Amino acid sequence: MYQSTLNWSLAILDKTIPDVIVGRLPRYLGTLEQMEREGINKTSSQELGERLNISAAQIRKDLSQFGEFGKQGTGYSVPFLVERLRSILKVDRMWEMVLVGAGDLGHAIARYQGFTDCGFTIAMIFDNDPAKVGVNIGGFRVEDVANLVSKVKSRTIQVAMITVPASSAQAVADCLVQAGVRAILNYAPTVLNVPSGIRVQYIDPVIHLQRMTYYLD
Amino acid sequence: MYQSTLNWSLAILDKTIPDVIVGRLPRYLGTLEQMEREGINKTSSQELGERLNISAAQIRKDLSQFGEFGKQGTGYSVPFLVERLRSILKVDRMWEMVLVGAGDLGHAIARYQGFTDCGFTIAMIFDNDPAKVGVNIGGFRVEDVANLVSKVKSRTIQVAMITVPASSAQAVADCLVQAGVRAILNYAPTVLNVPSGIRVQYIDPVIHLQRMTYYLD
DNA sequence: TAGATTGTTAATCGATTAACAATC
DNA sequence: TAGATTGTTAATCGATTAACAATC
Repeated sequence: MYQSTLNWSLAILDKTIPDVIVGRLPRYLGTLEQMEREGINKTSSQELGERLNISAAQIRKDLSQFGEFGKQGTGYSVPFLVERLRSILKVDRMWEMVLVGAGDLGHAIARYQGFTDCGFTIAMIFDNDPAKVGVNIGGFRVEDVANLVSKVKSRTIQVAMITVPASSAQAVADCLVQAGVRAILNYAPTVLNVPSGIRVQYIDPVIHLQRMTYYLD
Repeated sequence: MYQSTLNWSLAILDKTIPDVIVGRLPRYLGTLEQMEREGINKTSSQELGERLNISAAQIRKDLSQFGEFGKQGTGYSVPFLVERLRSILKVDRMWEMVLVGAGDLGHAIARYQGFTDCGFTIAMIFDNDPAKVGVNIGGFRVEDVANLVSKVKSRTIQVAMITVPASSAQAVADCLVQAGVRAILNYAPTVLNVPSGIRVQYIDPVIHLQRMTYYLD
């Protein structure tokens, strides 16, 4: 009896946020960080919405899912909202990432400086090409993918990026899951099958381009 | 009177397809092309849905916006559906693209082999760094961004990719619009302001990563 | 205080799913 | 024919917008 009451109240408190809202939070955070760099200390749902092409009502509704972050009449404190969003998105810490695939794209990502300030850092790079294993990229020695499972497991890394050809992406994903990875950013143009509970996001320029040519003539 | 009747019937025939549907079409096409490579000639909304993690009803509904492509009892012809989707998405032709930004990411994209079979080809590469102008990347001589507007205009290129730092992305976008570009794939982590009628798609790994860490702990 | 802007409710809008007659 | 699967309609579900009392 007590148990079920407890569960019920927890269920209320711990309400599930729709994925479409979660998907907008990183965009809010990015724009607010930009405002911070510009020295802006206060903002409103209106102003934020204009920067993002999102309605003010939607921004207020989204943010209100997580607490009352604003003040009537004055709006939101930019640094406070940045701090809250970082905490909500769990990027108030540093996530170590594995990068699998040391081709051109893997190189570019390994050398990209934009991850650190956003809560991410590359910890290991793997490839299956003997010619690449041992090579230094962005300060890391490329490791043999054959050792991926044990090495990733031993460092309890939860986030991975896949930049291998489509034909080997599923096999790589299987290894990553086996190694305990729970979030995968897949640059290979193929759908990955993963157990439920493992998050996958896709980056495929062709998908974006084809979505635009529909409107051209 | 006749005019308004004509406009009305055109409006009916030329119904606007929701953007969320257009966004799924490239994914359908990619999976069907994969099936074609696997030698599969016939498929069903059910089978396609399983590959994409999309409901069969949704796939049938989406496709039916554009015509009756299937047969009761037997499903869809894979090559026929591929042909139809290529035509709908206008990738039954080749789109020339401008690439602006010859850094690591620009290099990787310029050397990527995956565009050609999907209806795209890089035609020109620009950068503002004197050290990069003149260099050969993927068979192209990097051009000075100062000449972008005239050169792009003269070749009537409509599609562009931006791989410059966030701080110069808006200025580049302005030039591209001035040069007649109508679709921009922006890899810089910043929102672009463009006139209505110009399409923009964004690729930002940090957005995707932060959207996943929300679910981790 | 007067003006501005929040958080929230109710209304609207749009997208997804279920179901099934049509038919291959 | 019997089984399978479409295209489409109606029902459901969910997301966005409008509006406003509360209040800084």
